[in-house]
Amino acid sequence: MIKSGSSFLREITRLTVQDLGLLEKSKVSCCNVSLSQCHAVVEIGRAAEMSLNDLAQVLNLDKSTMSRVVNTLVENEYVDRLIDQADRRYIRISLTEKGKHLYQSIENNMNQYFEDIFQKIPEHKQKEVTENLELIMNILRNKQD
Amino acid sequence: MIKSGSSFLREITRLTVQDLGLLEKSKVSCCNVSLSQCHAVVEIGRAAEMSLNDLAQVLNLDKSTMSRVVNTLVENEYVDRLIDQADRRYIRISLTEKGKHLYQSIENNMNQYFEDIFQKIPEHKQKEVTENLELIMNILRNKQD
DNA sequence: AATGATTAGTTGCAATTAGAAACTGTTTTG
DNA sequence: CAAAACAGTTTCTAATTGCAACTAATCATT
Repeated sequence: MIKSGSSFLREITRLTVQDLGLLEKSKVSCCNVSLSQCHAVVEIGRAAEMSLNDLAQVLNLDKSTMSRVVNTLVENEYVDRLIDQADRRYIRISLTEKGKHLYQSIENNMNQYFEDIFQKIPEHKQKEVTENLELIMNILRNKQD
Repeated sequence: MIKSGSSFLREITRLTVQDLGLLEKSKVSCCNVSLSQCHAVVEIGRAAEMSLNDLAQVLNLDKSTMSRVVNTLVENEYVDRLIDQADRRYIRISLTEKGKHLYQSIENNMNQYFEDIFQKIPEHKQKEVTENLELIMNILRNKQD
């Protein structure tokens, strides 16, 4: 296998996904939420407020599945579901206080994970690495248009 | 939010995971294999041969679930399952020719995805980015001891 | 303004997928 | 040689999922 930058990028993704899978599973088991629910909470938290379709799209789930996941989250008081008064076909999904706490706790775990990695980069290289990572991030963002 | 290198790394992982989820779903639908089966094929292909427990561990699945996934893959002739003659409690899971083809096709998709990203990095920066990515990859690998 | 098409979300249904626990067969240990 | 440990399978049951049919709201066209 050619050891190119792209293969390193792939391996980085592979390893992080695997690590985060474990991390998420521990979160899931300690908070009595399923993995889908956990992902949903993160996405809602990031967007502050979103519709069901938005959520289904980012999570790659069928809208019926999404509807039920949200339903469970409402029942467990992690999210609020309100009808959009401007267009009453839509629902506005947002986190409750309880949901925000869960979100913050997940965020803290995630940030800690990535911060730990970053801190292992020799200090004199951190600036350069940051610039390069930003470059890659922007390429990825531009892909999604 | 502080725009540090760690947050870029996190965002890169986020975006790639999302893209690859879509990529995998298309693969899954065209090859009549489930997502778990798809992941299993990739891991078996990477390791060439592994036990059920090994596989369950990398994929974060229960061994009973893993057993069934492997079973389906054997039925669909993607993998061979042989009893290890040195210790007959173990099974040796490996790809059939058909499985290798599927694996190669998944690999090609993945490599293409990452290669496309990498090619968008200005040529004069590619060497530097590669070095930095390798650094991060090694940090991640050392985490898993 | 009426009605037909579109859109957002929910629900019924069937199939898949999951884990826990009990079980089988093998190897290791004392 | 018995018992503990281990790898994998099977049984049972619960959760998760997607598709299709449905409801309700809005938009578009006349």
